[in-house]
Amino acid sequence: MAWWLMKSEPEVYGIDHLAAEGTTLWDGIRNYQARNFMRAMAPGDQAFFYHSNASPPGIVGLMEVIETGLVDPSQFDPASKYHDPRSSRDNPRWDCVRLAYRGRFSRLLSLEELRRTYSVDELTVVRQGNRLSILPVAEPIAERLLLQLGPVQP
DNA sequence: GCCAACGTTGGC
DNA sequence: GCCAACGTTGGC
Repeated sequence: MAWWLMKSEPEVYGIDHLAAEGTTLWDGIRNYQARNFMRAMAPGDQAFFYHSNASPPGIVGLMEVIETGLVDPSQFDPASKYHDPRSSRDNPRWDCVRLAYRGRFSRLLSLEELRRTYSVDELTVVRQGNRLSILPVAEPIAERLLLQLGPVQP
């Protein structure tokens, strides 16, 4: 089982949305490196939900990967901001995964605190200017994060 | 609003 | 293939 960190803006899609929906399609990823990380996911993997462009930004909850290798439907939708005219049904460029809500942590673990606790090598989200919205988290780091955060509340 | 990081595009 | 211009993300 692998661990990940996935960013979303709470104004656009935050932990409250996921808590209400139960599961969600993590679509709209238009960065090849992030896409490739999704391709490396397997059902059962766990992902930290990170609120980006928030005040303060940081980890707020936990998710589980429940389905992988799905074609991202938004690439075919001309009305979507994620529409990609270079994609066709025969040759889709982007895919996505389905995630399930695991719960919120009792506190927010802010980027500022992450920076005080982890080096850039341990957790790349702390690197200045990091724009990748999906990042792998090494197992020992995931365990330390869980110790800092405590149990999730459903 | 500014800026750093960095991916993408297009001219050559 | 190189590189400048441009666009996007996201922290502050």
